[in-house]
Amino acid sequence: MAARLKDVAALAGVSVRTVSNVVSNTATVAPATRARVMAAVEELGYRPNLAARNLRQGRTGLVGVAVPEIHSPYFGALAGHLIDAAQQRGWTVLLERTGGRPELERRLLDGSQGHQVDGMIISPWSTSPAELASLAGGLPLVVLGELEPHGSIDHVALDNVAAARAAARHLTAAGRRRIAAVGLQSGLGHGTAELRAEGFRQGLAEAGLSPVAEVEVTDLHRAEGARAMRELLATAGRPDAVFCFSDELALGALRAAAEQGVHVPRELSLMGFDDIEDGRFCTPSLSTVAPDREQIAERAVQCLAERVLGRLDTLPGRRIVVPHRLLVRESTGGAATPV
Amino acid sequence: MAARLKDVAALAGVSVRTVSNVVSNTATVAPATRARVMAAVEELGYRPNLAARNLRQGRTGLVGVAVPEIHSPYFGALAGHLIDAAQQRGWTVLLERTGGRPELERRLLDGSQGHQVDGMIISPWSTSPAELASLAGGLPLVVLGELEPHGSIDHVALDNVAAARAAARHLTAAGRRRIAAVGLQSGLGHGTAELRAEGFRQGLAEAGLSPVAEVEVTDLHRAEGARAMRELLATAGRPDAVFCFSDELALGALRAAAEQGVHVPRELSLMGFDDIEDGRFCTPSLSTVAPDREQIAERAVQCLAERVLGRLDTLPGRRIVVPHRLLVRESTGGAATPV
DNA sequence: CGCCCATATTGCAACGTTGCAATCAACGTG
DNA sequence: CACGTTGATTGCAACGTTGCAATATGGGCG
Repeated sequence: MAARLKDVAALAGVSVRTVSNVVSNTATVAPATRARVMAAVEELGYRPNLAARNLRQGRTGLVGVAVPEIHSPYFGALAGHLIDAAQQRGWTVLLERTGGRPELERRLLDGSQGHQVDGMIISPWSTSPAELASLAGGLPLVVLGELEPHGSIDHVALDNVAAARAAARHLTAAGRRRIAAVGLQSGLGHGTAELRAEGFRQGLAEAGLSPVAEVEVTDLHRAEGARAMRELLATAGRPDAVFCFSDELALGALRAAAEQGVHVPRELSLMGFDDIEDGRFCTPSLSTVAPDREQIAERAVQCLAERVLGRLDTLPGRRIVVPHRLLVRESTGGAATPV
Repeated sequence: MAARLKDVAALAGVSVRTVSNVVSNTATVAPATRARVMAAVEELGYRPNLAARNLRQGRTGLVGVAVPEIHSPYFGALAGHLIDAAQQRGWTVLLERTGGRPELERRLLDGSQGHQVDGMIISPWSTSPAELASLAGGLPLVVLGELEPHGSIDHVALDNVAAARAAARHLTAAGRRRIAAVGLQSGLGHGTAELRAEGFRQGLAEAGLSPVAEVEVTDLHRAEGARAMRELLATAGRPDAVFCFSDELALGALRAAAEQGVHVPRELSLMGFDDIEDGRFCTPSLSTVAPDREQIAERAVQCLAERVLGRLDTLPGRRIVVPHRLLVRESTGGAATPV
């Protein structure tokens, strides 16, 4: 059915090896020969058999990207950028969802789940860096969203503490005094929430304030944000500003506020985190912290490439900090941005 | 480095072939032998080399899923379901984005882009069914979102005409008379928009009405919806209801309406299409047509499985219609649904 | 006790590719 | 004119797995 090197060789009147040299550019081939081979390739519609090539070379050309979920706006956008960055380097991305479940994260890393990959980019939820390192074995690994490097694993992340501090500062600078946070997650090895909480508290402390409430959530989705906001609005000492650790939480909170007739931003200032597209188009538009997703993706793939190609097993894990921006929109009293 | 069948065989004191029989369940193996082999597998941490297996069997275990974009809420959610459905059948999904670009759709299908796959599920944007068939060659193919089967390609889609008709009926039944549509796309082989427009017109006609406007868009994103709505609100004969062909368009339209101080649903009734999560949490919540995404994914993978495993090259293309539901929410005067 | 059958295990070859090293032709140089 | 050198091409083997067919083992039956 499908043409093989052998078939092309027969048609072009050269050896199999020469055809291989032409299609993979591995040796000098006389122009005339190359032309003849190319013509045969064209005529037969030859495509290299990747299974065979991979078997021979020991590399698959696949890189795994494991995120908690792909249908969430944040991870969906990030995954898109990762795919772009990988494609530029000739890799194909195998997108995996962990759903935040520890056993899935583990199975992906130890290779018992899914296909063989040359390396992996993971945004862990419930697995600690130390555990990641041991599970991955020799597999080149880049971790997103954690700050403590461990072993020979590279980390790419924001400075979550500074970012949350900036958000808190923005709220205090606008004169808010009764400020709450939504998005803490207890009992999770996942450090992001704690880092944001830490930065949040620092930012308030600078203005001589402390949080009026810190609401824990079980996930970062809208429904949890709505629940948290209802909880906050039901308490006696209602907050005048709320910082949600994700835009999705904030959108849920916004909805709950609207249901209770609480005007945002007049009565309540609201901030998110992530800069997802919905936040630009909802009413009021959502102030947020915007990570440079494109750069996260680019740097992550770059790190992975260096490890896969350079065999840097011994190089200690690097920590790469990607910049973020504070976006002030209507939900904290900013101007309507043209959409 | 990695353990091979040979290593396991040596450790267990059996032949390579027997180990293969154990790990792939291909022949009867004595319980005692099986146990010994399993122990050796465990001890060495053996994992089958998929490249070798694929080379030998001629199948890759990969199935391609090509969607215009993965970071859009609709396709993101659909992709998630497709991954689930494929995983249940032991397949790994290779997610590809076409970005709606014809040349990318083509390259994916003719195999010159990306990895080798056993089959492909594609949600085409700019390539016609006939073209798809010829490009795919012998590659088993399932097409999402088109209704005209062609060649030996299966199609899985909604009844877009009926769905749009139901949406239009809902608006006329609520007493709206000046109804516009947003989301037509001229010059695109893509049939979905035309089908929805057709259903929309039918629904209005049943009430003796015709559209007051039909606004074309260049894509289905929020920004285009906002632009279209501004355009509609600027005209003399302002509509009292708007049907957007996607929820994203509707969310942009909602934003634009809010900016212009037009109250939804009092002054303007608004409907979307797709049932993305944002529509449940925005204010007002968005009435929409909800395709059964899970079933779309399940049926698509099922069709593909039958073709890949059964070699049904000759079976003519099937047309599978998946049900949809009309969800009435606040944007057309429905009650606030608890979130 | 010998034969046959079912069950369990094995050896060989092949899937399509590329690394390695050898071969071959042609050319410029001493 | 012989020689070394470069450039072009080639044959062989191997990557790790499984299909095929053959062989060993044990048990039931005549």
